[in-house]
Amino acid sequence: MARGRAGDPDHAVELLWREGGARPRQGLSLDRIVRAGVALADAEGLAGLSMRKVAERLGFTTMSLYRHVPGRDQLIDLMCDEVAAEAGAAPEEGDWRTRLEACAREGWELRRRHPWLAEVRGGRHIPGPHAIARYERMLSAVVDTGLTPAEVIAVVGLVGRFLDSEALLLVEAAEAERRSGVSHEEWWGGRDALFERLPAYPTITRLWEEGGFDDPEDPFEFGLARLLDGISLMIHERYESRDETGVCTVCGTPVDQPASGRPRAYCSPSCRQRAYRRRRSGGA
Amino acid sequence: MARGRAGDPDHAVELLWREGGARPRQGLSLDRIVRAGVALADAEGLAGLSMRKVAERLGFTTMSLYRHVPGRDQLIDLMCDEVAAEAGAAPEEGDWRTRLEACAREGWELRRRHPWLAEVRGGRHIPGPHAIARYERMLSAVVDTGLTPAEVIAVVGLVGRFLDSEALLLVEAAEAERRSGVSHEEWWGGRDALFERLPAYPTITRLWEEGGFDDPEDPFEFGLARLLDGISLMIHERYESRDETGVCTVCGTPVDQPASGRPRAYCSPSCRQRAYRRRRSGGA
DNA sequence: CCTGTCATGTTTATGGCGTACACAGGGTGT
DNA sequence: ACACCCTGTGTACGCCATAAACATGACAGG
Repeated sequence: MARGRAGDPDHAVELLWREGGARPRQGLSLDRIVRAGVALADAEGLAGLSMRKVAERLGFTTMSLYRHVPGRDQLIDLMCDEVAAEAGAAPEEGDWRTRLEACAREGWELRRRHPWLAEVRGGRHIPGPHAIARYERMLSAVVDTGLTPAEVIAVVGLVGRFLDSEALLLVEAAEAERRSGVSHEEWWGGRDALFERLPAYPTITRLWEEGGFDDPEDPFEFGLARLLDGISLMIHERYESRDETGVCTVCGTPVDQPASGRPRAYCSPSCRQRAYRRRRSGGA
Repeated sequence: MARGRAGDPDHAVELLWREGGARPRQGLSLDRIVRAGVALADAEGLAGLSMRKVAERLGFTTMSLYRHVPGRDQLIDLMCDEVAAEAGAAPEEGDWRTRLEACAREGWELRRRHPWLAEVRGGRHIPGPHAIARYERMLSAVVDTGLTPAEVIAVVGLVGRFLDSEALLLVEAAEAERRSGVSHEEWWGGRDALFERLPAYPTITRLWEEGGFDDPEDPFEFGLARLLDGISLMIHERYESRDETGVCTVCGTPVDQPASGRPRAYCSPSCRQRAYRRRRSGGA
């Protein structure tokens, strides 16, 4: 059935987008294999996912799997879509930021439940119907913001990769703990040989002494806020450059435009002054 | 020399931070191995980096390497620091955004030259002196912006992971091309079986028809701009919130604000002077 | 000069991995 | 009754990291 198709991506598409016409045979089946794979990867990480162990878990020989799945990579694709189905539907209403943030949190929750998701690498993973549905939801959140189509796609890609990036951070720490039995903090705390060299670096030392490493920001929450802020700024800039009746960049209220003369960018002199100071103090 | 030390992180620290006292023997040496490793990974990616191939490239047996390097992981650590040395020194002056952006572009350039850098995973890689120097430079770029120490660290971490994330995107595409001989576009273009299913998704279809997928935004430039904007906003919010009843950045005591005029940033002339000197002395 | 020590490189072996290939048995269509 | 195919099995190959024992040559001390 799947034999000899290892290098055939179109067959992989068929499997991913297969109709639900599953045969409830009692032997092996694609779904049983995929589920076993998910369970294994949940427990041991993606590196611990081997065809041998999946087969063992099901009580079959290794090679029997290849009757149903072309190979390990395709199994991973199938697993990804399997768990993508778990994601609850994010709300379809509200402003773009609420919706995009909801999608991000949904994706974060998914990666918390299945940490191996973030470990999946390789640029040629074919998306299944559930993954595409998630993508569609994210795109639809920002599609009506006045951004160009390419920008919409870039925004969603950026947020998606941010999720993977931050999730990977946690997975790697957890995986190292699992393998070594030593906790993250404990292990780094024991690296005195390294810390001895650090006083030569003034900023690191200063931040260390000020306790910056003691209670760090939550990387996900922190990054998500910065990212959404950055996107928000772009959307507002688009909005401003687009038409006369804009919104004050400083306070967000609409700006009344004069009948003639240079268009106003700020709603009031105090906002103008504030924006000036902002520019002045070195930044955007 | 390195034998039996595979599980000893402190020994890895010694290797990374070794003094330059290299013996110019004619046989194997740590530096030759590291350089061969870099060359191999440059050519074949991190997955193509095997102890066998490194040894072969040098004309020795596989196990001979273990006399100098504890194991593959530590070799990778050493390689990372080796190439981190290539990074040119970013400017130590200018506003935070210019400096942080320069660091980011420097890191991007590094990953362009050595794509495998982005593939290095695992939370317990010990930084060498060059990597730490880069970290120090990034931290010093944003340390005097009024952010809390934890925020400064979070900002630098966020930008660093962004770099890896975007670099990985390119590496994976390149790696897939190298292995299959089929270009990214060609391969995805051939996935008609997938595209047939997409018309069911309205937003994807709309963006497709509007050409959003035809000439995409540069993910690095796009993401970097959003990220810096987001960080910028936070920095300005900090500055503004300080207007009402702020806190002196230097000594931490509350600042009495004048009824009118430019808001004060420091509680006293002496603190202002101290901050000035601090800025002056190169970010530290 | 002999000899013990140490740094260095080699050989062999273990256990893991993905998967190609030839084969076996049982159910189904003709 | 027969052929065929679907499914599962057994064996085997080539790759990987690395542990352990062994060989060699330089060099220091007696």
